[in-house]
Amino acid sequence: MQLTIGGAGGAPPRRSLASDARRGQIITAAIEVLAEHGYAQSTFARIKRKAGISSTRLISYHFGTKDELMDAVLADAAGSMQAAIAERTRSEKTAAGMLDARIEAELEWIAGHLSAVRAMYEVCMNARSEDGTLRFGVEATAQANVGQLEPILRAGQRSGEFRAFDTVLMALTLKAAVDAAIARMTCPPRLSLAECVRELTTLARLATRRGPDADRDRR
Amino acid sequence: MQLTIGGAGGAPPRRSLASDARRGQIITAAIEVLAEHGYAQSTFARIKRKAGISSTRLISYHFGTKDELMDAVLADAAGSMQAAIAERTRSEKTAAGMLDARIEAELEWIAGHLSAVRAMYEVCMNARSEDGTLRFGVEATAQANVGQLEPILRAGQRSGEFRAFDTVLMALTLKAAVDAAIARMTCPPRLSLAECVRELTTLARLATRRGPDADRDRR
Amino acid sequence: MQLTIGGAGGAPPRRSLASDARRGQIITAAIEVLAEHGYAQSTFARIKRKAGISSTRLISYHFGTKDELMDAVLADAAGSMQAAIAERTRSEKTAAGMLDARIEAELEWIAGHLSAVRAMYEVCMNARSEDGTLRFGVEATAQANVGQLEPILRAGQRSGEFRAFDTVLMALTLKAAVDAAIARMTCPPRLSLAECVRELTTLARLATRRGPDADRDRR
Amino acid sequence: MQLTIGGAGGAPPRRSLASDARRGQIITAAIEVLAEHGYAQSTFARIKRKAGISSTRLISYHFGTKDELMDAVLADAAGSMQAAIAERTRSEKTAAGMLDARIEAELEWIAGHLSAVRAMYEVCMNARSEDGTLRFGVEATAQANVGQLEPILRAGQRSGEFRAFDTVLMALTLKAAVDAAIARMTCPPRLSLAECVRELTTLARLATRRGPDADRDRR
DNA sequence: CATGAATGAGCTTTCATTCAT
DNA sequence: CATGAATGAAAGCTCATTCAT
Repeated sequence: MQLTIGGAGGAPPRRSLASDARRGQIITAAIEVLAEHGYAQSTFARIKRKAGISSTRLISYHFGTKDELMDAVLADAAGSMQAAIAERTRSEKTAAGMLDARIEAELEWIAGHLSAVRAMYEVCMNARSEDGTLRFGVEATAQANVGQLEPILRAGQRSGEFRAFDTVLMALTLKAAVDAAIARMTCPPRLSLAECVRELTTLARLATRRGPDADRDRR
Repeated sequence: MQLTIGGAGGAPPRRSLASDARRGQIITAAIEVLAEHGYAQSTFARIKRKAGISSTRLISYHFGTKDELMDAVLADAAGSMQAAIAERTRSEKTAAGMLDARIEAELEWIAGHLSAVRAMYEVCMNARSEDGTLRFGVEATAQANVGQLEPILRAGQRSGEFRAFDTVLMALTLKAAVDAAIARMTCPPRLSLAECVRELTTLARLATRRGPDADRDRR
Repeated sequence: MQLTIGGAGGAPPRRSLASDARRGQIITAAIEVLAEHGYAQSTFARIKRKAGISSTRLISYHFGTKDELMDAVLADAAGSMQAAIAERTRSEKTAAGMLDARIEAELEWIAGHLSAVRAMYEVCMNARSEDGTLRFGVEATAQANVGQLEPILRAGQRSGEFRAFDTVLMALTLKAAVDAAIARMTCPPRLSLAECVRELTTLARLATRRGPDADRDRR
Repeated sequence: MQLTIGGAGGAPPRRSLASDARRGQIITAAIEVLAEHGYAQSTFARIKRKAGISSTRLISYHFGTKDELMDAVLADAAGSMQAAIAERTRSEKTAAGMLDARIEAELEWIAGHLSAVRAMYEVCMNARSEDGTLRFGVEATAQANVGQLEPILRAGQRSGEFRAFDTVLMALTLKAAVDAAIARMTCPPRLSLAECVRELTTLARLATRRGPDADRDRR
């Protein structure tokens, strides 16, 4: 789900403070509505109500079109998540350490931003261009995820920390596992964040580390 | 994604042959439209066009409401997948064997029914009841998946084949891993079905089997 | 303004009687609204009111889009006018006779269908495709007009009835003169239809006939 | 199309230089947009873009309402045309001479200001007051045209230069003929300006002059 | 002289659905 | 089994305009 959107940045798009505040207010409302009602039902009318503003016109005034609003939602959420993860993984030196830190940081962020996660999800799975193709489709999302995780896995293989495996598939799998943990933390009987972190880091360790078992297994 | 819908069956709802043919034709068209255009854009008009019929009235005639059509689509696809998996895992006796067989069978079915997979996905993630709640939401889906996989995992733990882990989370993770493999098989550079099967069964083995590594790790 | 639309026809687009009646009712209302309020203000809401129907939805049901409605209006009016003119000019043998008959027939039709004339006008001058170009622009309209009148003029030149002149420009001019006569018949102090016919046929005769004056003039 | 608007002038409405420059810039842009996209699509947004200014607010600031902007466009274009014609016809003494000079001058101005012609056209045919009536409708336009041309025609009849005809209809016809020549000069195969002038002055001469043909014709 | 923020009204279009045969 | 006609609701979007500085 991670997108590189909003990552770097040239000149910040000069906007006034008041405008930014309004935009933030609307984005927040949009995220909640997306999480609650899904993409198709995330109408301007509903977002207006949730944001406590008087007219849907205010939304289109600040964002132009619905697509642009959704882009802004996505950029906002993805940027926030990326920042959190980057901050946590910066100090790690080994591939194994970075992998563990990523899993932990991402799980934590997810646990603390369930609505945003759901919203990003809705946008990615539903926003389409005129020609009908997904604007942030599986390919783009897969590439974004792989682009972040796979270099770490490859480095680990090079350094001898990790066994031989398909790095792309492993990246996809680990990302999917983290996402799946959401359900484990939210649907009763719930597992705590800490427990999920321990389970998943253990799983990642077993799946990636070089060891007698793995070696024998893969010949 | 597996749903118990359409699994068992009481008395078959007496329908004529011609009617069944029409229903099948429409369901097939609906699946393709869902896969191509997503839930929100899967309108009666589009399905009509894809099915090559003359009026949307024919759809509502055979299925009543749109929800019922989507239910039928889901039941059809889920039933087909369940049947394929059940047939393959029947002969396995050990938990490890069943797990491997499941992974292989599911990957194979998925690879051969990409549109149906996508369609099920769209329906589950988007179909909502009047009150706005997902009709086949994460909870239901999670339960369905867990309901099939978790007993096997628990049995493996009881029999000593598997190490100690949270069976629910592991079930979710393995299911997610299989789903993630779709991208690996479809987005270039592609991995073959056989390679994916090998990678994932290896991964599952490492993640689940009792071993010196795992033991030390978990105390 | 004459358009070849609706002229000939292959298989008539099979439509029910009730549907045709409704379409006619709506087209009539649309013509009146166009004549009264102009293209931009010819909204579905206004047409609905004029037609005495309950919902704008009925319009889009029968015509699909607004463009298609306007096309239908144009085809209807243009077809009617063409038929009237054709019926009148059929019996004429000489170019001069055909020209006079045309002018008289067109003036008569115009005088009896002022709203339709105005409506055709509005559609031709305002209906645009997505790219912004006029759907029935000056070129198309000019060609349509020229296409009907110019062959007659050329024939008259060949037969020696008419003097030498640019047939295209003459066709445009005569058409424009007829259109301009509308104002003469409707804005006080009004001229009667018969007087207009006499004035214009005289004018056309003077402008086209070979004569000592013209000959000397053009050397 | 000629309008008396902007013709005379009392005290010039004291405006600053900068303001006048801005107004001119906006009027020019509006003319181009009108010519390209038509009245209905001549929105403030489009004019803003064409003028290269930053906000539509600037337009309403300088012109108040859209109607006033359109009035200004019309006055500007019509004034320019009138000036050109007046300057050319001033030296003529006979009715016939004035008529020929008018035709030539108007054709020349038109050929050199196609966008402005189109823009005037759009405004006249589309600008409406609140009650729905055309602000510069056929009546007004007809009167304006007639008001300029008809006195000349009448003078010619009085002086014996011209035959007997309805002066109002003749004025309308000659104006319409000049307008129709636009298409002849712009739509291929094109006629040159000089050729159009010759054709139309010849036509006007034949149509208006007293002569054996005409006399016999009208008894 | 110029700009930013906000707004209400109105538009066409699309949707699933129901009432008739 | 199938079809035609009709419909209410709601959506996103664009428009000119006004209230503030």
